[in-house]
Amino acid sequence: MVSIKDVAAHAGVSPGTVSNVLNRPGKVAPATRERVEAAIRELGFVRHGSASTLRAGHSRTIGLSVIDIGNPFFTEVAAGVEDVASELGYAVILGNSAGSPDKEDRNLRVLAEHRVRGVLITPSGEDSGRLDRLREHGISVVLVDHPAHRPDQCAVAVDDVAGGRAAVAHLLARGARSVVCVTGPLTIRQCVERRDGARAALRGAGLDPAELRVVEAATMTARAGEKAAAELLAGALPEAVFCANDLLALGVLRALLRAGVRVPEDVALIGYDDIDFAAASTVSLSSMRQPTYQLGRIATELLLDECDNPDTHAHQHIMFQPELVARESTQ
Amino acid sequence: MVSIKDVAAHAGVSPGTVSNVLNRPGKVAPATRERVEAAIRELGFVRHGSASTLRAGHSRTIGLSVIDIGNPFFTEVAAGVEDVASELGYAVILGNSAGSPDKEDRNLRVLAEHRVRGVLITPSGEDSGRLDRLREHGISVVLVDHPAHRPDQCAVAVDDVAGGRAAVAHLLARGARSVVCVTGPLTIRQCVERRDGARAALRGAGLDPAELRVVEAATMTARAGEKAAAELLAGALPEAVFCANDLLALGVLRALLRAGVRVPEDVALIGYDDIDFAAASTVSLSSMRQPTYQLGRIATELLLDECDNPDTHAHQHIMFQPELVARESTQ
DNA sequence: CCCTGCTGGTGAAACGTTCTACCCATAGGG
DNA sequence: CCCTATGGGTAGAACGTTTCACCAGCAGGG
Repeated sequence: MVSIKDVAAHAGVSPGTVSNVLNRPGKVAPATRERVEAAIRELGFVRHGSASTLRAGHSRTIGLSVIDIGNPFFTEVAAGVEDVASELGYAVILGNSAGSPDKEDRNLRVLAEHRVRGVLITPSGEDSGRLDRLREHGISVVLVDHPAHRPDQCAVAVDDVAGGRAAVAHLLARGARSVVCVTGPLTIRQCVERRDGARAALRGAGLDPAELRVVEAATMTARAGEKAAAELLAGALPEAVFCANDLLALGVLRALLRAGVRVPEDVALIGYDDIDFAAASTVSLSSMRQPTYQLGRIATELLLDECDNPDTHAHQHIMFQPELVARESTQ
Repeated sequence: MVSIKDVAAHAGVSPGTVSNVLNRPGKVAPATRERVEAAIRELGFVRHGSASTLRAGHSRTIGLSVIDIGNPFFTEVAAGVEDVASELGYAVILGNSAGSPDKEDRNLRVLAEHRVRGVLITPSGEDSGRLDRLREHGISVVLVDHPAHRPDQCAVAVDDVAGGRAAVAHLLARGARSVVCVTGPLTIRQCVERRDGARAALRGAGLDPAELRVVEAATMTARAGEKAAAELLAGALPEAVFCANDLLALGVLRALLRAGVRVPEDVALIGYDDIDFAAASTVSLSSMRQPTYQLGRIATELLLDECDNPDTHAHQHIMFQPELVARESTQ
């Protein structure tokens, strides 16, 4: 394994100079720089990141912790994160919490051990304690798709209450009177707020929000959506269904169609996130669009700005508004 | 920032003992272990991964480099990887090459600098030189969804020629005589082999393989599929279309339906990968199913076995067979 | 009572960088 | 001609672990 010392010896300079060539090439005379660079190439030297992290006290790595990497919503967020990070020379360590606080904890511990520069996280619960602990260890945290826990922190979110309200308002405007909300675990903030938005829409239409039937699925996947639909099919069908995300909605859709229920004639259906596949499904799916890729990009830009310019950095709380996309499933 | 020394002082032992508590708890007397663990909790100590990597010479981290993290095929592979890795206490650094060899190179360099224990990669090209260079640096490499470059290397793959052959044989058995193959970049091995399989199927049916019209899309996404379909719609329509993956197929499907072409009555359509959304699309999509999650799991198990038991490890070349899933799009 | 072996523990030397203090020319200002 | 500044370089001390050699005590065998 070739180290900076070998390079130094080979180029006839001191290790310090090699380090300068690597980190501050301007500070070293062109001729010597040439020689060092040649030595690096000839010896196939590659810098030992851990050594440099150890000495420098910080690494060029950030962590990304999401709830479900199988959900296209999060992959698109991750794509935005990755693009910005790699533009600025940062590596990304990905953690998938799969909705389990335990797993999230383990992932955060790994990130802390790696002394990542910062962490982007869509928290799966409301416990901000461990995030505060990260900050105490000098690791910046930016919340993604989640409002800020505290003022001295950046966060990029989308207004989920407004989204839920708009979705259900759309169903009501279409004439539906009985609405079911198929949600994911109510430990997830997004689910709670979208449901609350749905209730607000009922209230807005002069209906009793308590009338909203809520079916809570164990996960936010298509399979869980199918199960939830089975529960609906067991009783009297509602006129409309609002799902907390598109995966659930696609599962509900599949189960309804298989049972001979027509969408939207018998039951109208709307999802949330507007993932690519929503437009391509059997009956194309109405949904609430979010600036997903931008969410990832902007969060990463904020995080890296906070890391690289700690003095000039101003914390920001950004809140996007979702947008209704009406398709066949609510025609 | 609290270090192992602070813990040692607080517990009244030497740093070496703390290290033993961390890494070989059996070697230290229960009473002292208790004391050290208490100190760790009280001080909120978290081990500095870089320091331990530096000293130990290797880290508990692996790299995963995929071609397109936006493709559900790769997310499912990643899920398999992540599950095994986290079971065994490894972290995963994710790299998305987005089909660009440059980006792949940059990602591999980052992984090399991090001194990852090993790398799982679905190579985007056929150049194995940089992978060999990784091995020279003591980083094990396991190929995912790609046959081995060399005997002293593990690889987990799926028989793409057989898959292409089965897919097109299915189209032919259904009565189609003119078949178009919509493929991704022919720099990607999977695309080449699936096309070759398609040709083999034509040969097998007594047709001229040169008759297979091949449309090469720039990327393997739904959008690229739509573009490719536009090209098809400009001329005489074939009786059947075979797409190199489901994203392309979903794009082709969308464009055909929008143009008023009936699927499968006018044109039969089959994709590849059998991602979840294939079954849920407008016209449910026939596809070739692969053991995607298993691909990730097994590759990771092989890699970590190679890392943790280098002496007993036996290199394996695993080749799965894909399975035809016939749905509406080829009824 | 000496020797041997075991258990539980210590001290200090690495690992490969980065960074600070320092050095030596040479150049220019007064 | 001295004094200071500057550019380009060096030496060596960190950074926080792990590991290896070593040691102290103690038990048991001869």
